[in-house]
Amino acid sequence: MSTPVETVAATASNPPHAAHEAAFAGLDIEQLRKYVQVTRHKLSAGQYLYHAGQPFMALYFVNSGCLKTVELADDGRDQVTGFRMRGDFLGVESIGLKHHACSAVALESGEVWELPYPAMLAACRDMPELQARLTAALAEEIRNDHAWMLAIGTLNAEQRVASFLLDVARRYARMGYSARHFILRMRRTDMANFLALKHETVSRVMSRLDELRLIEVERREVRVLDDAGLRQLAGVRAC
Amino acid sequence: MSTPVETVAATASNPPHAAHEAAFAGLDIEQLRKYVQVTRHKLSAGQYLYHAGQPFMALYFVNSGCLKTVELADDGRDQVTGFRMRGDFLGVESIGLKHHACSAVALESGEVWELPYPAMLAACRDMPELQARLTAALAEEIRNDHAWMLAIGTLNAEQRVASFLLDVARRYARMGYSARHFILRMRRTDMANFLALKHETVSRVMSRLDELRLIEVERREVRVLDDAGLRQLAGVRAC
DNA sequence: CGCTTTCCGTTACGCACTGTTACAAACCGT
DNA sequence: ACGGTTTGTAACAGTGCGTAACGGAAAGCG
Repeated sequence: MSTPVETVAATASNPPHAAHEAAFAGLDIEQLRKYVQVTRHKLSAGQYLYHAGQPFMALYFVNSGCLKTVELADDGRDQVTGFRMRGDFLGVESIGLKHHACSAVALESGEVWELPYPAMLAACRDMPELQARLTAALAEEIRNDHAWMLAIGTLNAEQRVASFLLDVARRYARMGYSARHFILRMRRTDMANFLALKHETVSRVMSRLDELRLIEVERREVRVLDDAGLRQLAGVRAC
Repeated sequence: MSTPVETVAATASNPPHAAHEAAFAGLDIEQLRKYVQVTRHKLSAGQYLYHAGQPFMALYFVNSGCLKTVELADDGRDQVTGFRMRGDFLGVESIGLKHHACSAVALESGEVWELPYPAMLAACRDMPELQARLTAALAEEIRNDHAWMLAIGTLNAEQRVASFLLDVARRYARMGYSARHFILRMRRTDMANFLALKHETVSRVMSRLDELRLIEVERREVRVLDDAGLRQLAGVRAC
């Protein structure tokens, strides 16, 4: 598996797959438009797409940029539950609820497509493949969460960070970017929170992975030097 | 909020809600039978309902008993991702896959209903409320996982155990059992694994909660002495 | 544009909490 | 009654946390 064109994802404003806009995660976006009023939203870094507690009205589809979803407790504790990029759905976790269960925040400028949920439900009746795609997205989200539960429950700090970097690399590769050289879109604090660590620990570990010559780090810029070594450390056999 | 009939769930073979069998999680089970061939399966403690890697053929609905779902890595690491009881779905995490993503193991004797997935899909076309119920189950699973992440990521051992006990109590209450006095269905090891702790730590913490007179523990039997205190410790404002 | 302020990432150090190891007791099924 | 499993307790060790301090980048402001 080699990526045909490997460009460093340095700017969010220049996605390599802009020509794919007509393909909506394997669905015919034009057909979908007959049922669903799709609204585009430009987002800038730090901007909330939706807040926890706000009425749940629509799902969102990430066209470009990167967002984090944050679960928050009533006593102030918060937990980053995931990072969403081009091709990911947002808001599925709130299906069946009146109000959003978590918040979604843009980490950089980007664009999302708003898909009003009632219209989506209606469209599902006439487009069985949309129904299947939505259900699959939900199930995949569950599997993703379980994979991270496994990681957080069984791996130490180094292994968690290594796994995270490999996951980011894999996702960039899938989008056509380089899996060897990329820019992290989130702060150390967000990474740490997601991995159930402290940001100092993440910093320490990243520096250590650099010392070990598995990666090269300079702030948010990461270069993978020893992919196999990184996988071995992460406790992964294959990918 | 007081539960009308509070019985200690001492035996799995005598569920208090046996009369509810016709109500399928809010759906008409008789109508469902027109579309789906429902097969009953008796399970005994330790028995696998399905193994990770086995072909995914059906969803399951827990009628009685308690099961755990276990995610396992190819290198032997494993993670308990949840405990399912009466009224819960099993197998939803494998929707969209050819093979099961995790294993399901009975913790005690009980009964589950097998719902062949292809038939369920077909039934969804004619029963919108079934579709809604299934989607809601998926979304709820995601929210459950996120709640777990929040707990593991932000709480210490004592708070995690307290939260777990409160969650168990809440679920028993919903089923009509006592929330003040119950029998845990899982071993310390399973609890610990689920909470990303070691079983010795769980033991220590349970003993400490007993010392603090928040609960009374004797092996798997738990009596909640100070519900408010337990909630305060867990860092929960309300429930 | 240059200045200030704030935010972010890194590193050091001591320590608390949890993991580790070991062993004993209680429990369970046969 | 017996052997294996599960649970409880204790002593010790180590990972990751808390605090703090610093440098540099980014952002805000005049």
